[in-house]
Amino acid sequence: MRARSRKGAPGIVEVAKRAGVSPATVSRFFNEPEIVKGKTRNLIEQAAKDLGYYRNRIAGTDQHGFSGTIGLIVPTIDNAIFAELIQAFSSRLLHHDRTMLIAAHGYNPALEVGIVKSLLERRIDGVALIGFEHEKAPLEMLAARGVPVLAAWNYRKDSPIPCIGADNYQVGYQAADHLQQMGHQDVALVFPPTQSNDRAEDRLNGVLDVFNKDISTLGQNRFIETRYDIGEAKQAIIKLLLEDRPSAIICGNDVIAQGAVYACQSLGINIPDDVSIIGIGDFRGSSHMEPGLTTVRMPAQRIAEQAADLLCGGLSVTSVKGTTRIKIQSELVVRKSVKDIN
Amino acid sequence: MRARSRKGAPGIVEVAKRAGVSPATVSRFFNEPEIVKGKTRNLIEQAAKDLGYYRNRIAGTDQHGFSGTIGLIVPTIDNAIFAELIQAFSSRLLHHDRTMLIAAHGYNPALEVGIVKSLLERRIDGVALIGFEHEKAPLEMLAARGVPVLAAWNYRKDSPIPCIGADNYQVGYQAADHLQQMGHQDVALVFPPTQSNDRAEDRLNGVLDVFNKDISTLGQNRFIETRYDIGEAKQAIIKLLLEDRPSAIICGNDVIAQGAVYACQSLGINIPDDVSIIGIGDFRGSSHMEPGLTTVRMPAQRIAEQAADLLCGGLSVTSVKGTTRIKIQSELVVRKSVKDIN
DNA sequence: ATTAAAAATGCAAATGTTTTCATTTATTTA
DNA sequence: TAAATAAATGAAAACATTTGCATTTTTAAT
Repeated sequence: MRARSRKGAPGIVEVAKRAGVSPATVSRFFNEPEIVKGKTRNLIEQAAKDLGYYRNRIAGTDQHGFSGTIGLIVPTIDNAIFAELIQAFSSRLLHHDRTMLIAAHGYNPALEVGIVKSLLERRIDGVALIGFEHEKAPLEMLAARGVPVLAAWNYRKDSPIPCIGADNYQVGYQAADHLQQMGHQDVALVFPPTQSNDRAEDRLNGVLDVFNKDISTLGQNRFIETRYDIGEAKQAIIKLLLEDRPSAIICGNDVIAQGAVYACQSLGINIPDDVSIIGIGDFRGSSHMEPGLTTVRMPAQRIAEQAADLLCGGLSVTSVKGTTRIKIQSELVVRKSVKDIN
Repeated sequence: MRARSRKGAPGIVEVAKRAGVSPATVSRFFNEPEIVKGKTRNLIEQAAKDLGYYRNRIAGTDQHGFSGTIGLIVPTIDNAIFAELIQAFSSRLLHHDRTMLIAAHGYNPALEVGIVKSLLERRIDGVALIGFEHEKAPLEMLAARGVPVLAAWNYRKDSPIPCIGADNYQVGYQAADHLQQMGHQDVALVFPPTQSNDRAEDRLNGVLDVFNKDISTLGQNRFIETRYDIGEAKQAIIKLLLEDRPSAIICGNDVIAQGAVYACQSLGINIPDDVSIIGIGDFRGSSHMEPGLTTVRMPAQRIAEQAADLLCGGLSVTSVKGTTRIKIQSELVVRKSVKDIN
């Protein structure tokens, strides 16, 4: 049995005793200060300070049903993709006086149910997850408990659950459209597997629509699948470049684009003179690369902050109709990695 | 007042009733299954499943004093530096059936006290933080509550609190030593401010000792301060390269090194022929850069996992003597960014 | 100054567990 | 097979809060 060290810590009743008021009043002081009289307020404040009292936010949770904790489930933390989102979400939550419980499933949907269970056991007040493709089980568990769920990062007008994010179809469209404007016809697509990645899927569709192509009509070397991993992308793109160099490469996100840039550098191929590259995301660092990466900016911070606000503001429980859906505008940022060949 | 949606969720007593046993037994079933008889075990398991019961892990927290939650406080999430650590820590915690409460203070120590308070209010069982330099207040708050604290990432044999990490002095030494072995005498140091960054401070000292230099004897262009930011580092290093190019650059960590690489590329300076670069950290991506970055590997994953194990295993309460201190070995990984000029 | 209304506070019940101690049931030993 | 021991379970108290309702105090209205 473990040491039970923080026993004997002063509680609300000790504070009450010292302040000469009832515990109920102390409780009210911390939850709705404006409802207790100025004078008693001071008394309690002083007593709390004297005793070194910290609120116990998890004690009465059962009673009122809120723990002040919000969950965030992401595919991965260890990757530039969601870093900005996580950071912003966490710090915004702090403003709302909530804390964040975070977990990553490493693109393995099967892990998600375990994570959700663990969060539910901690009585989270709400949870944000990435995208729409999830196993049925965790979603049902959440729904059964009436825990508000919010899909962050992607937007679809007919999303099955409330969502906030960029319209990834449009994001893909923007990127491809730019390439087309610049006169590129022979472009290679490098994307991650889209089975359980709706963001990538939507982007891909946007891209395909610009070029009016179907995935099956794309040649072997014009559609390449690789995970969001710099090394893997680099290898795949080296191979592409060696076999059949396109005029431009459009990457599923900026980490793939980074791999593409490294691939070119390792082969001595000049960007953008020999080949143009466009990314998606505008991650930290993309602007400083050489050459500066042309990409479509996903406003991670805005998404994260609004997501936090929504979840803290007691997002209404999901119902098929009347679901909250917020679209955040993405933005093409042109730097130096795409050449105008008109 | 918010909807109190998850009211009426089945509790331990409903499960008990349905299984025809007492609540106490159900409680035992979940906490020490081996102590309840096989037959009743099945009964309870079935009842729980039927009712869709989830444990309520925060209910009795006050009573036994453990919440099953561990805190992690990092300077920043949105940066390659700690991404691997966070990920590994979180997933290891999951194995221990704990969850992680994480917060970032953005290198602003003043924020740390607010964060610690918030964690304390949630009755965390322990907390990991980065490095040794912290304000007195949060450390005292933690100590007063008897919450185990662990400094991860850096190791010092005389650390004020329990620690686990690489010996950053040695890390710096390794990097500089390699440069020296390769015949570099004229090297520039590019480091972040070391005031409240013990990791950087220790590395810097290791480097200085190799070259037997004092910081004051280093010329204006042989010691440069820049934050851990690719863009800022890139700018600073471009300036350096233009004014007075050294034979090699040793960077405070890999993000600075990345900035250095980009700086060279933007100037058309060849690595390693014109200038050698060595980083510290071996972050995700460092191996795939062009040229592959020579660096000193910090085993983030090992550190994180052991940290999690320690904290879950009920790290003994801090006492000045007999404090746990674990050193994780770093490792020089030589790739292509340093030239042998012997 | 009285009365009426509003604001502030207290009392006690309720929350969902865990835990101690007592009791019952099962197992081992002689 | 009886007694002794060990294992499994139950009853009820405890935990630190919040909250509905009742009561007291303050303020406003006449």
